[in-house]
Amino acid sequence: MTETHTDLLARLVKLGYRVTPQRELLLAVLGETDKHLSAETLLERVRAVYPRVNKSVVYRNLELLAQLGLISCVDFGQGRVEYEVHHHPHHHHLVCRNCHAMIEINSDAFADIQHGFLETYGFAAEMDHLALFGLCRDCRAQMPVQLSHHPHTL
Amino acid sequence: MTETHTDLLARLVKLGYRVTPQRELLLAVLGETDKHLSAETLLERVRAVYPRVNKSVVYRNLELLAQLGLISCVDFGQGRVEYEVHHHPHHHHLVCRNCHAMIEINSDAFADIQHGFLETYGFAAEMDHLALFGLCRDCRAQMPVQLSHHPHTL
DNA sequence: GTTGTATTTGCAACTGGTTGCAATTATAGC
DNA sequence: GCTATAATTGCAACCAGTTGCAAATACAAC
Repeated sequence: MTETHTDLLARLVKLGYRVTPQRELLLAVLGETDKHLSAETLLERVRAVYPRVNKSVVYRNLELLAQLGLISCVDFGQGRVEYEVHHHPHHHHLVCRNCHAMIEINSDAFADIQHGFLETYGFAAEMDHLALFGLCRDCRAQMPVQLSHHPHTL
Repeated sequence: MTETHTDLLARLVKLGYRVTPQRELLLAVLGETDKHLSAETLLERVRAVYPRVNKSVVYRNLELLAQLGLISCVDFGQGRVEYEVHHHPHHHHLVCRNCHAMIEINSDAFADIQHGFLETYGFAAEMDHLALFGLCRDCRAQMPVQLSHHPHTL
């Protein structure tokens, strides 16, 4: 149930924002794929079509679109934030710290916990799109010793 | 069961790293408080004692110490990463998106999920120190309408 | 206490992202 | 189709954090 390009623009208008060529282009680029894209990649792709687009515009619009819920962003830690058109149902990612493999899991896993927080603390946790780090099966198997040794002496 | 300054230095040596004045100072500053501190604040405090310490040294050592598990870092999203001496037991944070209130929760809440991931996907999730965003009880109550309107027209 | 050397530091240049502000432009009203 | 104007863009300066490299230094061996 991904929204079409036109749908997204219509929502933008309905919320009182203007439809500029830059925003259209940005949403078009995001709509082209169902993968996560970094701000940098997005800037690159936008500029491939229309090179004069300023980087601050891309950054500002990504922030805006995310805030409005037109796109979602996942924080993969270590300064990597990626964006995508809001797909449903929500999903989370298990990211391998070692090989960067990504396992998508649906958000049901967290439903209980989320409910628990609401009951116990009155806290409504937004668990739209989490990235959890760790080690995948393969890397756990491969990893002979923990990296508790000096990298230089390894 | 927070480790003492000397303990931490000893662990550093045992792992094959050198004890430099810069590292000692950094760990001392971290040990002074049980709050989370940003890299920038840490740099400031370190420099308050010994102004010649270079920022890249602070950043590099924070990364190292975190990797070695001597300190822990929480990613509060939006580019805010904070560090603290590794306290036990592990805890997580529920961070209010609106008023930035922070509720500390212990990690037991996630034990089941963590176990589930291991069973289902063979994935060993590191859930040391998570920050989950959302709205706290008070802000949920206060918040009359969602911010779906244009900020300029509000 | 010296010496040797690999680690660590300081530096300076760089990167990704942000901000304030003036110029441009989408859109509403006529 | 004009006009007015508030939203949006482009720009240039800036900021936090990173990187490569040469100089300094912790520490091990003697």
